[in-house]
Amino acid sequence: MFSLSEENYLKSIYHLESISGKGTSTNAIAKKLETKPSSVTDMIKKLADKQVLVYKKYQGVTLTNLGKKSATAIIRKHRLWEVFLVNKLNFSWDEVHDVAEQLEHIKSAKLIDELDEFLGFPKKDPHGDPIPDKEGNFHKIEKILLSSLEENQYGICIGVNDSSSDFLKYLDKYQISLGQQLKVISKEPFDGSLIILVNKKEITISHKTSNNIYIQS
Amino acid sequence: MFSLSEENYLKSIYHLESISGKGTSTNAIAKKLETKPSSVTDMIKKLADKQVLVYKKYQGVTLTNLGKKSATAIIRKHRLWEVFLVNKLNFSWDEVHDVAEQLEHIKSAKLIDELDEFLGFPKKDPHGDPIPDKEGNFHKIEKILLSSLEENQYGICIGVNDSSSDFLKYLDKYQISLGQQLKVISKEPFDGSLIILVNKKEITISHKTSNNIYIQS
DNA sequence: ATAAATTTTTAGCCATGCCTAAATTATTTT
DNA sequence: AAAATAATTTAGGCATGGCTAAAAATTTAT
Repeated sequence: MFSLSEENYLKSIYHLESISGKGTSTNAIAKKLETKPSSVTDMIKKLADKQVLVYKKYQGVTLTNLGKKSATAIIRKHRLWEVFLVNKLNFSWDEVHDVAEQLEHIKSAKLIDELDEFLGFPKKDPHGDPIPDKEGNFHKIEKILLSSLEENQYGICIGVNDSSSDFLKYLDKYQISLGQQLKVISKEPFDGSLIILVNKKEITISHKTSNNIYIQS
Repeated sequence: MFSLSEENYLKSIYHLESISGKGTSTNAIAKKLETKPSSVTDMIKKLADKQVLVYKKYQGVTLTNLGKKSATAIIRKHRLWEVFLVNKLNFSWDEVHDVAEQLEHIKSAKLIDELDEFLGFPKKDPHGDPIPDKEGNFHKIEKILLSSLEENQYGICIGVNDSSSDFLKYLDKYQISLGQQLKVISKEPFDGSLIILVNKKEITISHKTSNNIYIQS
C-alpha cells in the first residue's frame, strides 16, 4: 500500500518515463512535483526499498514492472473519475483535474471496478487519454500535433497535451473540443501560428496552442 | 480548511455530543477514535484555535456553531457517498463504510452538490440515517429500539445503531433490511432476547441485536 | 475531609514528508 | 585535463499527528 505522496511520485515518474522513454532524473521529478530535489532523493530511496523503482545514486531512477503497474492503476483511477465527473456530474473538462487528483487516491478495488462498469467501460477520458483496463492494459493513441499539419489539411481533435484549466477554457472559448473537426487555412512560417477553421469560423492560434492539441488526420 | 485528522475529530466529537447532549471528554474522544488521550489533548487545542470548539482544561470540549456546521458537512458527504455506492455501484450496506470514510474527505463543493442532485437529493443513507442538505439541515428521525417493543407488536426497520460490517452481514443473513416488517412473537424476560417474525420466518435475536435496530411502530 | 482512583495534561520522542545549506559527484567548457 | 557549472546527495531542521511515561487535576470512595 502506498501513501498519497508515494502515489504522486509514482504517477509523475511514470509520465516522465513515458515521455522520454528513458530513466528519470531527480531534477525532472522535482520540477514535475514542484518540490525540491533533496526531497525527491529522500522519497526515491523509500520507493526503491519498496521495489517500485531502481535507483542508483546520481543516476536517476527507472520504474520496475511493479512500479509501472502501480502507476497505471492510479492513472486508471484518475481517468475513470474524470469520466464520472464529466458524464454524470456535469463537470466541464477544465474542472475535473483537481478533484480527480484527490479521488485517484481512494483505496478500494471494488469501487473502481464497479465505477468502470457503471460508466460502461470507457476507453478514453475527457481529454482523449486512454483508460487502462483492470489488468493495466491500454492502447497508446498515436498522437499527431495540430502544429504538424500543413495548409489545407483537415484534422479531428482527439486530445490535448496541456490539461490545465486555463488552456481548456481557452479551447472552449473557440469551441475546440474532442471530436471537433479543424482545417488549417494557413500557416505563418515566421512564428508557426495557424489560421484554422472551426465550426465555420476562422481563428488564429499560436504555435504554443497548436503544439498542445492532438489530432487524427 | 481542515486536515483529514481534524475532520475525523470533528465528526467523532459531533457524534458523541449528539448522543450525550453534553460536552465531550478527552477520554471519550480517544476511545471513539482509537487513539490515546494525550493525542486528543494535542488535537483539541488545535481545534480550539480554529474556533470549532470550546476547550477548558480538564473540562472536555463543546462544539461551536462553526464546529457543528463543519461536522455536518462531513456527515453529509459521508452519507451521500454511501447512497452512491449502494444505489449506483452495487455495494451492499455492510460494504460502504470504509470507502465512504475515505470519500468524505474529498474537497469540492461542486462535487458533493452535483452528486446530491445526481442521486435525486436522497433524504436517508443506506442505514436509515438522515442526510443533511446543502445548508446542513436535516430531520432527526425518532428512534425507537426494537428492544422496546412488546409481544405481538409490529415494527418496520428504519435504521441501525451499529453500522459495523459484521452486524450488517448478520442482519442480511436473517433478511432484516431497511423497510422490513418485523413482529415480536415473544420476549424472554431473563435475557431480553426476542423471537421475531421476519418474512414469515421465526428467528431468535439477542437483546444486544434488538438494541441496535431502530424501528417505526 | 482525606485518601485512592481516575482522568487529563505535559514533556519528550518518533515517523513522514517536506525544507535549506553545504558537500559531493557528474557533466560541460575551455 | 583542469576548471567551471550543474546535478545530486547529505546533514540537520521543521510541522503534523501520533506515542509513552510521568505529573497534575479532578472525581470517587472511605
